[in-house]
Amino acid sequence: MSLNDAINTLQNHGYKMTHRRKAIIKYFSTSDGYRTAKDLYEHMEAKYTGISYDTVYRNLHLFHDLDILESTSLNAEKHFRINCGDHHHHHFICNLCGGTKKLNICPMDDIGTLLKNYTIDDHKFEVYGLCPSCKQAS
Amino acid sequence: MSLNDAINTLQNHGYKMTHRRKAIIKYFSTSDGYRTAKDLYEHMEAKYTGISYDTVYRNLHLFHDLDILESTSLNAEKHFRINCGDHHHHHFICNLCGGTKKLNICPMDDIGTLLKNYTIDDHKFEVYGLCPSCKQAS
DNA sequence: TTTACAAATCGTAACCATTACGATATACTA
DNA sequence: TAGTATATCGTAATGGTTACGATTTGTAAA
Repeated sequence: MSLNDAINTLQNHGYKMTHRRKAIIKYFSTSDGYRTAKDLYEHMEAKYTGISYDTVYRNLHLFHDLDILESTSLNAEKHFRINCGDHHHHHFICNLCGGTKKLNICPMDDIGTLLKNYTIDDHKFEVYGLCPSCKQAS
Repeated sequence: MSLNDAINTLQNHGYKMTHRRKAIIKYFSTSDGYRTAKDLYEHMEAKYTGISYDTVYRNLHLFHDLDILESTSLNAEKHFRINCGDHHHHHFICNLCGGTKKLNICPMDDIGTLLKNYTIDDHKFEVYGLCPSCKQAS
């Protein structure tokens, strides 16, 4: 999802476009990887001294609800990335830099009747390790 | 993993077998599902009034390190279950009761050369929803 | 442009899961 | 049964997250 798509989504839902919101979306839309609330806070703090955690978390939740961001839970901490938008896929996630790589396979294609009497709400497939550049650096 | 397997594992590694440890292992080995530290604490508190969080968390970590328990991170909270032990597989996890069902498919079988220059450390495939009994109850 | 007001942010405190540590109790070994 | 290393308790601290009254800001109407 691009910066403009995200801005449109916000405005179409009647939310105000603030400087902080634009900066948050910019932060995620220009980086292909998962970031924590703390990562975002520190990035924002540089430009908006004294920014409140309330602002950071409220907007992370809002953007997640609007599908501008997607999230995953790693080591009991939430991580966020810009929503890829295009058709369903999963990710490799680098343990060091949070960078991602798209994986165009989905195990649900093969789930068949394994969960016949179950209600399926969601699923997660993630591969963890080191991306080529972190691998080389370490 | 059975209660006895877990006790042997502990003793083979030189750890003491305490009443609390036995009760913790029993709690997990007799329930097929994911439980939080709080779930365990409340279960233990009934029998061992005033049990310390230190005891709960220290043993959860120890058991995890010894592969007696496996863990997953859901909604930024760690959940634990007894290690299944038999050959590699994944789980359906019920959003209400934490119960699990084994899924004998693994997307890594199809990963091919998708991550050629990457180091792969770990992966996760989980399906979430309602198990048949929670589905009926709700 | 200015005004008016709903919405967003700040400053800060509280909450919850988790970790940590000195003092005490317990399991195991000899 | 005694000695010692280890486990537990009691409690405080930490880190991520949530919450809220007071203030500021974006937007739309005048």
